[in-house]
Amino acid sequence: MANSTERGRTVTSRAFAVLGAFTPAQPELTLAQICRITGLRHATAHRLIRELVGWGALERTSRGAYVIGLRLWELGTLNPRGLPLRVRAMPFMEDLHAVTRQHVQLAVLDGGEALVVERISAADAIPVVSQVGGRLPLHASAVGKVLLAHADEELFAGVVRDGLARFTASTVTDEAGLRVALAECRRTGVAVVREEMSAGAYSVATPITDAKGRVVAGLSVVGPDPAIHRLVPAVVMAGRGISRGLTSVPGPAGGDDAALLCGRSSTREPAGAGGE
Amino acid sequence: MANSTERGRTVTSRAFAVLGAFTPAQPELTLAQICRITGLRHATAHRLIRELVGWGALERTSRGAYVIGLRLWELGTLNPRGLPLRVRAMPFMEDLHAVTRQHVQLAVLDGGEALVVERISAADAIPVVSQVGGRLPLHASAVGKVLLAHADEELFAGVVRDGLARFTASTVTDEAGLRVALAECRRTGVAVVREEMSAGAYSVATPITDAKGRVVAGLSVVGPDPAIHRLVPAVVMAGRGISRGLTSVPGPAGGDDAALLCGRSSTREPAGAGGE
DNA sequence: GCATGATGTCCGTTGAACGGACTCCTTCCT
DNA sequence: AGGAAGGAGTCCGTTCAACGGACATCATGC
Repeated sequence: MANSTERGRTVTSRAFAVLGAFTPAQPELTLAQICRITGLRHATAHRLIRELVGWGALERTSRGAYVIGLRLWELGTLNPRGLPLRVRAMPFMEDLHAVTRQHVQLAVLDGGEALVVERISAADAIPVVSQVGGRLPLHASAVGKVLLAHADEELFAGVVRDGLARFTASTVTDEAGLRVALAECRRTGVAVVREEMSAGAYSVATPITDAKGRVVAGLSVVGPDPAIHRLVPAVVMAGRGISRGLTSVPGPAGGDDAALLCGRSSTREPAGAGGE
Repeated sequence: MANSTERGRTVTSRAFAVLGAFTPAQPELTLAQICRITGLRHATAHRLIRELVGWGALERTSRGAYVIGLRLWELGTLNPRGLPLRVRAMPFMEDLHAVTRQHVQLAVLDGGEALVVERISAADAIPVVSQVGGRLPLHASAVGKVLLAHADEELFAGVVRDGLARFTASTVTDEAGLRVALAECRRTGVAVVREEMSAGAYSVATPITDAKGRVVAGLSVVGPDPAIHRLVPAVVMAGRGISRGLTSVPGPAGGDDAALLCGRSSTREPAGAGGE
């Protein structure tokens, strides 16, 4: 990805290349930076950007640089796996945070990674890499393991094919070891991860299911205490509470938005063989 | 239909017309619905949608309809007035919620309206119209009055020109009355609104300022008690706490500007000599 | 059965997008 | 101060990607 010499063929792909240039590490970009990242001519990028700004997908800062626009944020709140899930989960997450005083995270499966939808951080808790809107690897995080354990074999194969990156000495980087961990996760209902993402970080996660029993999200607690397993009951309690909230259908906007939570989780990988 | 402005001329405008068809009231649309709303030919809409789905801006539901994609939500979190502001405000909002047990809302100015960035709802509190990602009128809501009171005259003129819609018998619908209310808001530092949006709803709001003293957001409490003014001290306390948090931004290289919106401008080295 | 309407695909035409070239403007170096 | 370098913004002729009419397919309903 992020191939600067990539030739975008369609107009929309170019527009999205511009939007995709913005990352948590670089949330603010100048025209020249966007040109370098996307490989677009500056005349083309300039024209696209002007349209994006006009629509609200981008905003100009006082410096003359660009940031993602509020209109895009507003649209993003319409995703059923984002805000609606978050709203239902928040009370339980707050309870869990009050009890544990540790980081509490809610993540969903997206594109072969775990996307952090919500997070409550403890002021005195350990620093962790993830943040809301950020992504975690499926094989080395507790929420990731939970999501991967309940996904189809195709996703597992894709994760293995992409390589099990090593982050610490404890990271599980072999397929067999990962299979064991996922089986254990399915058996116990929780995933316990010890220093696989970063040293000194222990986490436990549990799945969130919708009305049909499908796993739609993962809930985790991350803290510095090696005895993290003591928090398993609290995490499971919170997870079951959230899941129960998803089975009932008391939506402020009516309709059965629980069904919306299904969302296809299949990988959008290019499928090297068949192809189109 | 009834949309004579359907003549999108550019490709991006058509793509955004598709995305803009999704609203909180209609977060899930079929191809045919999108065609009717946007006025696009179904062949055109179909091609655009396929690209949007491929990029993650849209997702297909199990029913074959479409919803806004998580990729768009992820991008939206990069907006400096969205997530970063929210993260800093949340602890104070939770405190305010704990003290008042009422709805607590955080909103920013966007396109002549107040956009609700975050909200904590009380389980037993009165129902209100707004929600996260939703919009409130500037002239009839407490957060709106706060934002409007500290905006330039041009915005005020625009709001008046668009018409001061009446929602209840108490709604201020004349320019003179609104000017008085805004002046009072500037003088006291808070806006108190009584049943102007909906009957039985009383609210008080206070401005949130950045490091340069500019008003960047509004914080409000909404409840059923006519004696809402008793909550003024608590709201002001929370607002000042949030504002203080925005001044202490660890800005790189002075951060004389744009510190209000962006946490960190980028990873460029300060005063870099020789370029990269 | 036929009618209706939605989704998905193909392909010839055309007009919108591309990008080279140009003009400011700011910044940095000598 | 003068000049070089690079970023931002604009113009316009060429061309290729987008448009949309037409067709195929699959549900649903009378």
